[in-house]
Amino acid sequence: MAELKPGVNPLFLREEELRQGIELLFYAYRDFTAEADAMLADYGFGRAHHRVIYFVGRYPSISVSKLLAILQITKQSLSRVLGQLVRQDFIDQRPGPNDRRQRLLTLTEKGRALEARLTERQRQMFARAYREAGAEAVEGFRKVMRGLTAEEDWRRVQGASAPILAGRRLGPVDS
Amino acid sequence: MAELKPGVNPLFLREEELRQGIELLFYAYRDFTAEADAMLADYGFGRAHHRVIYFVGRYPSISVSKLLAILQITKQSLSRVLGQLVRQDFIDQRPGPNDRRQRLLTLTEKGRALEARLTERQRQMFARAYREAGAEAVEGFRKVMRGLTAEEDWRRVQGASAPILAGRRLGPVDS
DNA sequence: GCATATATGTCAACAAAGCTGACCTATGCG
DNA sequence: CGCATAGGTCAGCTTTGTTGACATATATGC
Repeated sequence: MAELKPGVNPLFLREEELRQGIELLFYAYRDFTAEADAMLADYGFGRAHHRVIYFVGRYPSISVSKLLAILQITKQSLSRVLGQLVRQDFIDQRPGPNDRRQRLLTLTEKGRALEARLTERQRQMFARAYREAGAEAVEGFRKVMRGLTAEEDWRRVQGASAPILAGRRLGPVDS
Repeated sequence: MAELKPGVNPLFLREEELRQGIELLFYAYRDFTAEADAMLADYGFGRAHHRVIYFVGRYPSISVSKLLAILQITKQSLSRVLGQLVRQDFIDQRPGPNDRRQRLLTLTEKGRALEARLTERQRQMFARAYREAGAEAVEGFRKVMRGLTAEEDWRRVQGASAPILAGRRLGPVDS
């Protein structure tokens, strides 16, 4: 008789827990991008432009191929948005000092201003979430996110060091 | 002299920490969706179809307007993919028992099979990340994600109870 | 019972951002 | 010299979002 109403089914809980993770990722990403999208529309830009601006800001003097490796889109797709950003003077291109085939990308003053505006709100969202959750929860968040992220990407995130604030990068962009 | 090399700049760390959060969300979402996208291509479906299948599976007998509230797209956008799924017998429509204007949506057997295939890999990804991170980290992850998620969506995630496994929902779908 | 609101569907046109395939230039390197 | 690599470009297609206009069936309040 006692078997008829077992307290908790661990398999059931597990399934539920995993589904909640999936959904939280969906909702968080959906809301996280929505506000910046609205700002971008004022410039005639879209989410793709934001990603380019963000990562060029993050890794000044990044090469096109490294940017492609981060975004994981084709160069034709990148070309469309990158071309607009360069022509409208948000991003500056210059030949690589060692390998002159490269076109190293850096934000212009105008680009940095837009990047700051766009990312500010997203930083605020994380700042609030981190503050409300507490330092220990943030550590847990990072641990879980690490498991969800390809090792290569995790290393890149770890290796980078706020170039926009510091004025220069401290670690290699690598792979 | 000691002031020239201060150990750690708390503002700098904070900026870096927040940027890492932003990037982890980007990378995780990018990789999380990539595999299911590839499977969907076999059916001639895209990510939008997956989202519909997922949430109809999650909330059997969901109304069209509630699905729209979750996805936050226009009914014209939903109509395109939902129509395909209904015509190809992945989703079943039936009038609401109380309000006959409604078209309540439920997965067919075929739909459940596809949903299981698609979501299985994503569950595995979370299962691995949770296992590697540990129970405490998972709690932290959920706390941070809660801060990134609109209150309404958080409540919906909390309220739901694995209908696919249990065969029926235990909580209201509500708003 | 009539008027209005709501749930849903549909047509048309458009835009953003991916994709493939083909081809080109400039430069590096053995 | 010859091949590989970094990058760009043209053309065409797909998915998935948008707006706007309009149609139908049903619910609901007075």
